[in-house]
Amino acid sequence: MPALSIGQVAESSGVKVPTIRYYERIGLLAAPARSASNRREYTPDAVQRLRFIRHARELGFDIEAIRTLIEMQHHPTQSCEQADEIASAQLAAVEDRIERLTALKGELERMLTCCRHERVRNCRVIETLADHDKCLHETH
Amino acid sequence: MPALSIGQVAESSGVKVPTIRYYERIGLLAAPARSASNRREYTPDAVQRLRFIRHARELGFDIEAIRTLIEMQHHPTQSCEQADEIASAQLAAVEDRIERLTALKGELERMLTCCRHERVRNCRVIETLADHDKCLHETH
DNA sequence: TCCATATTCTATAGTCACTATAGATATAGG
DNA sequence: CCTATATCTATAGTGACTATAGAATATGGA
Repeated sequence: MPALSIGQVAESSGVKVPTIRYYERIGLLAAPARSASNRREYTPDAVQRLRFIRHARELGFDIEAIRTLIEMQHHPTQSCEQADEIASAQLAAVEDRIERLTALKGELERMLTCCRHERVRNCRVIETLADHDKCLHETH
Repeated sequence: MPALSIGQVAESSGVKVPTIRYYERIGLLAAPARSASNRREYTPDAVQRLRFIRHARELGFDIEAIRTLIEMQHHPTQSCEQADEIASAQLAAVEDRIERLTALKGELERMLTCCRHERVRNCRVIETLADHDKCLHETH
């Protein structure tokens, strides 16, 4: 069973080579064995680990949260309450961002429909930015 | 008419003191006059400028876009086509982010409703992260 | 007037999660 | 054997700030 090179692991996990080295440096991914010429030699479970990390990153979890989730994976009989909390916090953060972005979207749309594409002097985009009171933007 | 201190400008613009100095350093805000003891002495228009920047930042415009918008403000007779383009690009980016965040929200919700708050061994949150195929997540 | 507190100044480093670069070495394919 | 590719390390850069350290100045009360 031949060991996997960092390039192969990158290929099958979808995580870029420099990012894999970065994860190793910050202790998110265990350092693998090395070949005689000092190259990293991975076992297939590194691919699983990296997929886990990648998926969590795509979902917007930060590195510290992922570190905790990985730590939990190593203790399968513990309560998963903490994983639940992390995911719930993430969901709340995502909902908050959606709400704020939706408000921004509205404001940008109003800006754009009011600008009659003339001169900067009369440009609603510039005007709205210059005077917050002119817009209906209501975030907190 | 007394000049405004950086603290007063920060107070009335809503931009923090270190951030104002940062904007000056990167050339987004003109360096004001200095007092005999080397303190910044602002005129009231600095407050307007900073409000413009703050509002644009709240709308998610990046510094380079803001730089262009400010540059345009200095040429009021030019066409505002570029401002329009910048705002349109921003709108598109915001719409894209909303779409992706909405997908993530769905996935997080599914994760959470499936987890029966038991042991890590059976935790859907951990499971879903470990195996992308188990989720219906469809971004790009 | 003195003193304590608050404000300001500069320069530098830290944040997050990478990404890019430079320069050296090693391997694989033709 | 030669060349192109892959790997290695260390370091610096990204964006938009934020934090820190250490010095100088200003403000307000006893």
